[in-house]
Amino acid sequence: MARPGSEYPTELELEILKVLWEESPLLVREVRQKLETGAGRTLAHSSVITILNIMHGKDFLHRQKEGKSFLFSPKVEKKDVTGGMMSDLLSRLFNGDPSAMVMNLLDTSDIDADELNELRKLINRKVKEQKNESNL
Amino acid sequence: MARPGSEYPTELELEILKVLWEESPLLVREVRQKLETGAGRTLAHSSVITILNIMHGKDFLHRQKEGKSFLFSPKVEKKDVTGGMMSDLLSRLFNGDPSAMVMNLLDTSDIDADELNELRKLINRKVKEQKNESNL
DNA sequence: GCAATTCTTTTAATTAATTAGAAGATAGTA
DNA sequence: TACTATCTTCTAATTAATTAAAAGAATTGC
Repeated sequence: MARPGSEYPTELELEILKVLWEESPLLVREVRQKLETGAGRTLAHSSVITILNIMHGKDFLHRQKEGKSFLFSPKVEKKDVTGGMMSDLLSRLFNGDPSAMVMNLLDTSDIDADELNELRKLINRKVKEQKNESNL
Repeated sequence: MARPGSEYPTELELEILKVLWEESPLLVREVRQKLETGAGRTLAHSSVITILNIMHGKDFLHRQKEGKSFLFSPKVEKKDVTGGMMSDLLSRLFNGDPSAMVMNLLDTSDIDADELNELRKLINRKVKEQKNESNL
């Protein structure tokens, strides 16, 4: 046995998913262009194809022929990938305790007053939701 | 060029750091034991040594001779590693917007009423802190 | 039709991560 | 001293991730 291979996208794969979540389907050439201008990542055309095909093999992407070239589009949704990666880190760093993770963010990040108010509202809403759920 | 090598601990390295944050310094044999009972990860003795030495090379661990064996202890603090990995995911998934990350957690996780209240208190405290800072 | 352009496939090289056997060193014990 | 137990170091194998050149296939413009 050796490297297991994560169920989540790697660094570069995530970069590519971000490109395709923003706009898709795209040709290889277009993905390459966007990686360069957007993420400052200059890759050879063949490198981009290789990654895209690997991602297709992992079922991260759809692939459809368009003339002689391929069009790629995401097969996984942003919220699912985000959720998966978040819960992965949640379990690995905070033992699966989400409020511990939130506290860490509040403690270590700069969040301005407006945003704090937004969060407070969200929390209030959550509390209400929970009360409703228990009164069914 | 190829794999860059993350500045943050890998999956297994983090597991080992967790063991050593809980109790250190430890002998290889003890780390191995704790990986097995704690994380359900059974590794050969030599495998554990290899990883520990790699981590020592990455400056994640201290190493001191004790008789014929080595004692290992963390050189990096839990809060720094946690902070680093959090800000890494923060930038990669939420474009560096911490409140977006908090919102995601609130939306997708089960947090009970007591914990929500704790978070509300923390937010109130944060708001006050910010007011004080601006009134210097 | 032929050349140029543009794609994909094939091949492969490098580095990181994970795992572990085999060999070598050292210390204790009978 | 010789045997044994216990450590480390050396070596190495496997898989994932990243990157890209070279070779092949197809389409288009003269």
